[in-house]
Amino acid sequence: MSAHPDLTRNQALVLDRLEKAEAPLSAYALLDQLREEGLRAPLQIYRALDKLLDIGLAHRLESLNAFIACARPHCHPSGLIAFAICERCGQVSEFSDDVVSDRLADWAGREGFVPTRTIMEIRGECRACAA
Amino acid sequence: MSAHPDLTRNQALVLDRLEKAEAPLSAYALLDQLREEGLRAPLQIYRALDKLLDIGLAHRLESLNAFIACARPHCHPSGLIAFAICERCGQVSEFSDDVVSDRLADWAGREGFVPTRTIMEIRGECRACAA
DNA sequence: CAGGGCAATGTAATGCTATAACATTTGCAG
DNA sequence: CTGCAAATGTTATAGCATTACATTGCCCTG
Repeated sequence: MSAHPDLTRNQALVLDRLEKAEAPLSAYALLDQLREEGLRAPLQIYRALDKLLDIGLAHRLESLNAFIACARPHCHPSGLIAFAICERCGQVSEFSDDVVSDRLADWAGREGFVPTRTIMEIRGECRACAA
Repeated sequence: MSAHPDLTRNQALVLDRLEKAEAPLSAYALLDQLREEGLRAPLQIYRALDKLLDIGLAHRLESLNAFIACARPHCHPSGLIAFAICERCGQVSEFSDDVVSDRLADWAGREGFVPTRTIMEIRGECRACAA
């Protein structure tokens, strides 16, 4: 089902759907897709998602209340990830930028703010859709 | 009630509560506070919030599903605003950084992505709470 | 001053997102 | 085998947001 053998059945089912999706999926959209697999309750989805987020195989898009599979599940040491979300086609691009991370870290340092998690989401239109 | 004479009653009530709050307020928290002023339905709050967001007097924190008054309502030409959210005391600091904006604009330019709105939220602990 | 147009308002109902609480099962290390 | 930790299953509930429709107030124009 997926190249991640440590996952439980529910986790693998959820990840599989996220990987096959062309746009972010909400927890309830996942649930609808997975009813035929026997899943019945939102909590089953949320628990699987929590785990996938923990281990970096999925991301949550805060401005969409939706989830995607990590674009590069094998090299996810990086700190800050930014998401560019096309509001027309739903496609999401992941990228990171050390200059941005450094700049934010500098600001935090000066303020004495201790960051635990940074959200960065750019909404707009991708090249194809903007054309 | 507030130094923004163009606002309607509902808008002014909502802004007033946001300005007096020490932490972000959800739409329903606002509604609870404003029942004594005669407001009864979530939509009354959401409509006022929409307007306040439009004209830049309030901000929405996506990762919290909550709202704050703009920290500097008089100089809000700036592009990108970042929020540092203390998860312990709820305090939110607003700041912006041209280097970060430029960097994101560069990335967008290279990708052909046309941004309409950028969300940037840093969760963590403020200086006082981290001590 | 009448009437048209527009933004804001009021109200009810509904839909989507997320978690609490509790019982049970599974997998694995000792 | 036993006992613990993690995952699961289920029901109910809490929290966030919007749709639809009727009404009101106000400004502008004729």
